[in-house]
Amino acid sequence: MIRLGYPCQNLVIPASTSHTLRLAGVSDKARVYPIVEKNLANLETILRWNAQRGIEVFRIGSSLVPFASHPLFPYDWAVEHAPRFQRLQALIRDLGHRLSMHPGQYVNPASPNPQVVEASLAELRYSARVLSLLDAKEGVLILHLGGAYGHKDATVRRFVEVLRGEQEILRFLALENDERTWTVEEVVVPAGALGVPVLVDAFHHRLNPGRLTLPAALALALPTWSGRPKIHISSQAAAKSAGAHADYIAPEDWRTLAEALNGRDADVMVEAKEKDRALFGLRRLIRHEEAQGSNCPPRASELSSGAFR
DNA sequence: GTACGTCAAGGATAG
DNA sequence: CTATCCTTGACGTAC
Repeated sequence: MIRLGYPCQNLVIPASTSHTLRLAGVSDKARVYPIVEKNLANLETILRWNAQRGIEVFRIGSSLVPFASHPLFPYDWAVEHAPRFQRLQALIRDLGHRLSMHPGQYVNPASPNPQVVEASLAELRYSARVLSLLDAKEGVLILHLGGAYGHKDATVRRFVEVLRGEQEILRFLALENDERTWTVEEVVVPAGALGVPVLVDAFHHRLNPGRLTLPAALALALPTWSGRPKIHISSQAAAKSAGAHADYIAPEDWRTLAEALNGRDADVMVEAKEKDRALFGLRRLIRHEEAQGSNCPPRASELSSGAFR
């Protein structure tokens, strides 16, 4: 079965989990606290909305607790928002949702700059802490390898060295290929050393395949997941630089991935600018092709159980 | 009330 | 060396 998810924002209902503030104001708890409460309340709203529509996979935006990893953050957010997190934890358990977080390009554990390493670890610990507090089953903390610093072997060694022993991070961590520096084949190395799974981004792979076809990349990556594998899909925005995300998923990109998956289970994150609306678009496409009987027909067992949803 | 300039952070690359 | 791109909304000041 394929489950679809979407990242960070719901564009249909007015519930944002990304309210933030300027760094200049962060030491004022009276300002920060209500923003975090609002984000957490909106997360609950979004998850309930998702559940009503059969969406069980969602990525939480990094500014759920804005500046949580910054030294100036004024209080122990994990303790002081514990009631909210407990509510969410119960809800997520009841709904059976799978949640993820995906820190941005500033997180570079292999950086030669110790301050960047420390800030990166702080951000990763924060993200893992959120997933822990939500008791996220099969939660995933997705990370790119980051900069190559001109010497990939040494960079991979530093990356592994820095993260080895970070138990809470490693509990959720998955490593993702990117569109210009690290291929799936290269990501497999540190992932194996750390004992974490490899997340294939099909769009990044198309732009930066290295020596592997998509089926070969999946053959390497899917077995690294003990449960359901996660995969990212997106399409090229027309008339923009290579790698820019399109509003929706192009049918051809879905077909390529579906063919490569060849009936295997996966949770597919729809990385499109139109977020949840793009998810519904892809869902319609899948149902349409399912009804038509494509060149990659679903198995009979999947059809009977409402496989694609 | 709206418009729009600006915002923590890194790295790669084009110019 | 500098600007720009990834992506990115949302804040907050100026009007």
